[in-house]
Amino acid sequence: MTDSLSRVRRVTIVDVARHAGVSTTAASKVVRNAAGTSAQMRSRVLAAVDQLGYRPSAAARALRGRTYTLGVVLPDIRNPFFADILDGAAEFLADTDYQLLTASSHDDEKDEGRVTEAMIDRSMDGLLLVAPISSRKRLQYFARTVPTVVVGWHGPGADYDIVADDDFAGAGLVVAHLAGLGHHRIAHIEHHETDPVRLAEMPNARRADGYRYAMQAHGLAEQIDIVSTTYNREGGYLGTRRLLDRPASGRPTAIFAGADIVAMGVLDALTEAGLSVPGDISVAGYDDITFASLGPVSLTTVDQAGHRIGATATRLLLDRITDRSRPASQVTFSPTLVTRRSTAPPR
Amino acid sequence: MTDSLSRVRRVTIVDVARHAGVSTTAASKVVRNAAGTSAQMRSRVLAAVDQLGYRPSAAARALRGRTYTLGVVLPDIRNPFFADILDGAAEFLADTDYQLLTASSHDDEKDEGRVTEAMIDRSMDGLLLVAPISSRKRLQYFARTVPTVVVGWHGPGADYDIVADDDFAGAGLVVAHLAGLGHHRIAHIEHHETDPVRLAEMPNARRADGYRYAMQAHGLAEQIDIVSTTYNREGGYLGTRRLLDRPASGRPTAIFAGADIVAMGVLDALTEAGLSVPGDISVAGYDDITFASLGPVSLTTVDQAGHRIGATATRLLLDRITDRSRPASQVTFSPTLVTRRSTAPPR
DNA sequence: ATGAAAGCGCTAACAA
DNA sequence: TTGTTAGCGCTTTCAT
Repeated sequence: MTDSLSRVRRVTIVDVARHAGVSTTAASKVVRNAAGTSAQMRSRVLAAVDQLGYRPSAAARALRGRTYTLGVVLPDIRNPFFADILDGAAEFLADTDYQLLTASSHDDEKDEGRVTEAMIDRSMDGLLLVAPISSRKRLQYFARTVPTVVVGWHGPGADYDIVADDDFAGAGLVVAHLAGLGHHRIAHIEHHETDPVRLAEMPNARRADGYRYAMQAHGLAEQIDIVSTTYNREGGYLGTRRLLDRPASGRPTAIFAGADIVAMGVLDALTEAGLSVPGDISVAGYDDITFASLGPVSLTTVDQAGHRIGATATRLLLDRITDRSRPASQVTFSPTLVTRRSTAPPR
Repeated sequence: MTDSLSRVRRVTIVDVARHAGVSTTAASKVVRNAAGTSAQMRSRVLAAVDQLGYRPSAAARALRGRTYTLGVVLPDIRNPFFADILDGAAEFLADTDYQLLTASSHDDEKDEGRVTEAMIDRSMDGLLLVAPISSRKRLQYFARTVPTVVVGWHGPGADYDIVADDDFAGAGLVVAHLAGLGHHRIAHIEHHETDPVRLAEMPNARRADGYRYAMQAHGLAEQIDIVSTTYNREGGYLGTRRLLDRPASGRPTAIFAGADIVAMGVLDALTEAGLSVPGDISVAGYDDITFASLGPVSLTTVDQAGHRIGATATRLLLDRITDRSRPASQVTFSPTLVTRRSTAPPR
């Protein structure tokens, strides 16, 4: 009796071998495109695979070889910049047997560790860690356990490749643009971070440094004005509230948020205060997330080329899976400025 | 010699058993919280687990039991509504051993099939299919292969549970709101779909039906005005262009987009045309994605309670994993209207 | 309550 | 080129 709920036993490589009249080894070789198979055997096995609808069990493979699965750990599914990275990675893998599986750390260091461990437990062939907040030591450990590429992070790394954007230069582009428009009082909203080691590793710190350097280069050293909050929408809102609470003469004429998601909070606060952009105040962000281009937003920002970052990181990861002892490389992309309507000369 | 790249052999349950001086069977039982273990044995095994840093291999488990992994297939990482669903699911699983792994189908039926198969190959204990576009037959097949819950889809299903929003009612809320403000010419932008079976299953079709019904109920049958495009930002843009190309007398005073992501495109087109919202035209969406609340956007929309949907779907999935023959249930949530500044009485 | 042994599906080492 | 065999780490009978 075979009712609608009866489980169908999965077709295994033994079934394929029997159906094709060859050994399981032979079938395995053909399936994996390994060397040492005759054309005749190939065609017979492939026919059996097709007829029986055979699909290899990743779990069984994991116990012996690879799983053809790459794990991506993201801090936050909601930040559309990360979606660009994922797209680039997925596109690069389109014609391979590899499958991308993603998990979110919800911007939490503990969760990030948990999730990464979970991926290792699940025999991922490689890991893509996007903007991680784990300590360098922890990253080292991950990288020694499984091939790893770190994306959007600036620490040195011997065991993993790094792909990142030149955040220092990107911040400079924004300051140059605003200064060129005639702004002097340009405030910067950055992520508050006290740990000195981490400070040098996170992209936000690089952006803040780039801002400082560029302000000096433009003769605006006196005007350097940094508000430290958190790198999310609420942080942008609160930071802006703080700026607006000052007497009018101390308010900036332009705000450079360290990330578009932060700029969203800036816009929330400005809208609430009844201020117009760019009429009353100019706003710039960083990342060029999808919503930056939205008609009513039209945010001037920095394009990090997330797509290219994702594709490059994936290429490096596959290389590293092939040859684990390959020396680690660090790829840095140059960002470009995207000028939109949220910035204009000051009143 | 142990250089920095030497692979450390993973601790196995055999190591744990030996270290604790018990059988592997016993160790396994303790690790799994299975019945039939003395308190003394428990403590010894758990101590060994702790000291050795043992973590079970999901791959090895998969060959015998479960993997404690749930797969989520989403059409599009970029739609923040899906992030709400993920959050709800992740929160529900927070104190369990289960891990959520996500993959995107990029709004493509072929990819959706590929990705879902890939998850089955990887021995997921259960599948959460969000707003799938695969045929019902295909979904049935998936559900018979692995415990499955379908989210945001309206077809009947014998083998899988369904959790969805009452899209028909939600659309009614929007029409009632706009009609209450005094609008008569209310246009609706929907997803173009010709397949009659699929038409009844997709949420967008329910919303279009709800729109039609509500327009009639408000005595506006003559004003029913539907533009068919695609359910993404570009679709919203193109649909709005079509509406704006009409002579002024034929233009709507309000546009109800079938999804917030579509409303984004509507706003793009209106901004480009130099029209103000809600001054010249009111706009409403559906989903209440994060960016709908953004200051410069402030979109009136329908809250689908993605968080609750995700949590409920996950609960049902765990139930189904425990008891596969449990009859399928269908849960429908009532949406609520979120009124913001993008809607106002017509001129 | 505890343990011995078989076996999940696959691949790699080895033999023919 | 092809096949035989062992074993990856775990859970599950089935004895004891």
